[in-house]
Amino acid sequence: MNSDGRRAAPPSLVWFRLDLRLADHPALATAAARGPVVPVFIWSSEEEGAAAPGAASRWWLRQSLEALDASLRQRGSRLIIRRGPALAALRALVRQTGAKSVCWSRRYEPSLVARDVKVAEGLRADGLEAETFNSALLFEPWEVKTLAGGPFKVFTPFWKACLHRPAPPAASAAPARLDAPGTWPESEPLDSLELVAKTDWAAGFRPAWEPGEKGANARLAAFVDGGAGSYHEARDFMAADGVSRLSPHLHFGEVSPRRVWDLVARCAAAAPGRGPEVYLRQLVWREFAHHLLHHFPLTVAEPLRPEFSRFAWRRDLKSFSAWTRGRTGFPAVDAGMRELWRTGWMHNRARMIAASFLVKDLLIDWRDGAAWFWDTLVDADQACNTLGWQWTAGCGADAAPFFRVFNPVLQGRKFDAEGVYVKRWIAELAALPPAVVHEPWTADPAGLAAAGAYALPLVDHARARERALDAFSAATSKDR
DNA sequence: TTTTGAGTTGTTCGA
DNA sequence: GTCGAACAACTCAAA
Repeated sequence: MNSDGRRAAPPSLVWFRLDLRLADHPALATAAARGPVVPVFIWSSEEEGAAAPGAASRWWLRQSLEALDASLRQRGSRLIIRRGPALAALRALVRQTGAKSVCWSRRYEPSLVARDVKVAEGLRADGLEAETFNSALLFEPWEVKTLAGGPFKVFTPFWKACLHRPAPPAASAAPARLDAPGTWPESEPLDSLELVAKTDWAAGFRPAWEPGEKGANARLAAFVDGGAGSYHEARDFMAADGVSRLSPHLHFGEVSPRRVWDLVARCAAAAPGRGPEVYLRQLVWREFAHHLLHHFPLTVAEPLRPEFSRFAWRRDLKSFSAWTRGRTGFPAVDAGMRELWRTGWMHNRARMIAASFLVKDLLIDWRDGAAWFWDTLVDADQACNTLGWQWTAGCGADAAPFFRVFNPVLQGRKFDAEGVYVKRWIAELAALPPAVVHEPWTADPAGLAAAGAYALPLVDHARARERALDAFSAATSKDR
């Protein structure tokens, strides 16, 4: 109730989640059109289960919430922060503000879908309106269907089906201003959520990233102006600036996929070439990951292909630990893992090399790799992480042919010919010539001495490859 | 129902 | 050095 006694529209709560932006935000736009808005973020990692953010994601979240609050304040509003459980927090806010409706963007992680259904039911039982919107995807995961009406398990037909769907609505602008409620409810201080580790592990993140909507738009603009046209050629070279680096911004919803699609497609229309289209396919891979997660929610923890559930993964804590620290002795693997640790992100080519090494060369369970990525990637996303690791392990959709085992030396030579990338992240290799930088154990004595602090290879790749081929053919053969 | 062509990202070997 | 074929058999999606 407003203190001045005027008959004002009751406020609406807008529950912010992975949609930390103001532009192209249907839940916010809907609420803002009705009257006063109370934007709220609820920290509730206990009830989010496997979808609760890892350490790197929490660092990002901390920065992004701060940025969201700042841009809300520019529009006469602010971000209210509360602790979960979500339903209790929303009910308390409803009591304190007199809100009559709650709007939010849908999330798709299996552990959250069930929770969110209960939240909506609870609010409606209280006589409130609870409205949910799609702000994270181009298409809802259940909208894209095969002719038989089922889910896709292969990317290319999924891509074609997406292209034949009606285009999603164009991205909309941020509301120019937001009406404030009569009085603001209390907010927890952002610092009290303790999202950032006490030790400054993330020192290397700051120069690499600008979390928040402004940073997302800057990154998108830079990509559209610079890299999109040559994306198809440059994206595989790990030392180059050839990829968009939009993944964390997309994960946290700081920019909408529709806006990314619009701008890249416009760029394709203005200067036709393979680059933009190849990038748009990547954007649809993100959709495909959510499609699979929706239809096969158990794949978070179980292989999509059931024959893999009996696979005898090796338990090898020492090797796993060496992998996490970037000390496997294979520079193409270790550079990626060190880039991850320092910046919270890894080039996609390096992700494939590092993941293949863990799963194929070390025969360590893909779920252990996924858990490490979950904790250390700023773009950690349950749908994409699950798809990526199952793809690498060959147990998911679009399974890799059994013989596709990445050779870390060849991959290094091919996609980092001069060794610029490995030297950037592995100081011990600085003095080695390109000819041996991806296999330092073959360097001459002087080179070996220079690289002395670097690790020896954990495995002989040729032998490890044979071992992997045997193990995978044993697991997938029908007759047993 | 059956058939057919295809399936993100690789490696190796031999010509 | 470059190039094409071979590397299992299977599953998916559509005709």
